[in-house]
Amino acid sequence: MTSTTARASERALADLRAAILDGDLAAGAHVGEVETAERLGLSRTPVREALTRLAAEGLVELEAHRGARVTRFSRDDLDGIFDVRLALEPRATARAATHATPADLDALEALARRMQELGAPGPDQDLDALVDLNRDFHARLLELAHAPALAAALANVVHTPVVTRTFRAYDPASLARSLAHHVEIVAALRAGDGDWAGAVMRCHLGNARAVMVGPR
Amino acid sequence: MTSTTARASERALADLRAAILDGDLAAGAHVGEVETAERLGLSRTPVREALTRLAAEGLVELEAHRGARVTRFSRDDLDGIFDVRLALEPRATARAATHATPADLDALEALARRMQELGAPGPDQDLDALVDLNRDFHARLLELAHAPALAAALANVVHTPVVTRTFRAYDPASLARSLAHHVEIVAALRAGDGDWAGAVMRCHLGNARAVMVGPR
DNA sequence: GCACCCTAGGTTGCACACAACATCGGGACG
DNA sequence: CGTCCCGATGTTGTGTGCAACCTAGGGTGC
Repeated sequence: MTSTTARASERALADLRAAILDGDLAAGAHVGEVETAERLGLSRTPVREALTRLAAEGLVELEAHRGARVTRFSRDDLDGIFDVRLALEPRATARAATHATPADLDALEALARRMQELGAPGPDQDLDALVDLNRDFHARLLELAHAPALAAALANVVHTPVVTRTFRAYDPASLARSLAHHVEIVAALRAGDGDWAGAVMRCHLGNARAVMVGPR
Repeated sequence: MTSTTARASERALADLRAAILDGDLAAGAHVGEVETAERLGLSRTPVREALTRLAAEGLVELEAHRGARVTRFSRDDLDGIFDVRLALEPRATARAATHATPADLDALEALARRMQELGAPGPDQDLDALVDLNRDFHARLLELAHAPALAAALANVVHTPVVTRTFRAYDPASLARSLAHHVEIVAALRAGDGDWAGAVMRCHLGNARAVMVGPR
């Protein structure tokens, strides 16, 4: 009993999403239904359903009778995504100050500190591991905001791992700043200061935008 | 040739969305696949696809083996939705100031004035007609922002007609304010003043929130 | 009288088959 | 030599059948 979710469409969805987010499916790549179905040992039906949902998320684009392609993000798209993040994530972060329990904060701090370790220059540096931890950090923060509509708005636009697919683009100074921001956010939350926490998040995103999309 | 989109799933999607938004399908109502398929003269397959997409939009909720239900919005949900709108729509409105052409503004102004006519107390008052016009006004404004990511974030959360399903909830003073806001937004855009336009949008949403969800 | 089980009905989930459409190649014509 | 037409091929779109699952109702044992 390998606790399979049993639902075939869920598996197809998870698999395709992971493949896109991990970069196994390059941007612009064609995603065939039969090909995917055979790879997963399913029929086309659940694969179709998964593709439909991914299209709604914006990860793939569907063209009639021409199939699905992994969405290609232009520089302007990235910039627009950061606009949305800047409008919503600081607000969510501020709200988290009201709802986070000490246990939540401990978990966040553990994540933030672990990321600092992994990001520190040296033999133990592991920039690839940062991607998942970063995703986790932001996801937890968003959850702590207790604002489902806000989370939904973000989720459907900002596919963090597509945006932050790698930390290799960061120069050492920017990377250090970014990881320090995480720690500072936790500190602000511990102080119960939503404004502070939100401000740090704005810095965090500004820093990231500069790295990812370049000067404005 | 009645320019039917030919695509069955598109028809199912459009029909179901309209049914939900117009209130023909009440919140919480069960949407059966066979029932819908028979009503539209289609098979279950395109209906399934339509339901999947509606679920991604948040208009219906899918439970495994239990089918689809029209999403029910709680007071807190509504409040959260207004939070998102307040974070994004003023920004979009401000951006519209940069991109709108005189022709765009003329079209917007025509809409705004028509809404004032239809909303004015008297025998010609038609509150129901306002719903579609209002949807159109906000949609055009959003389009003028030239910010696809922002529009996507909003679209997937704020189903205007679900939120603003009716203008009957407005008291006369609030209604007059709301309709005046539309006109003022156009004026601000004509002046090329994005900050002003954004501020009016904030007022507009604040007014709407007070009416729709009550005092904070 | 109450709790539990078990069967029957109806719904969704998936697989498969066929039809419609888009693309790409060769061949004929100008 | 270039252009247009047309068929071959592979893809997606839709219809249908069956299996899995959830839910409700009656019956049985306590």
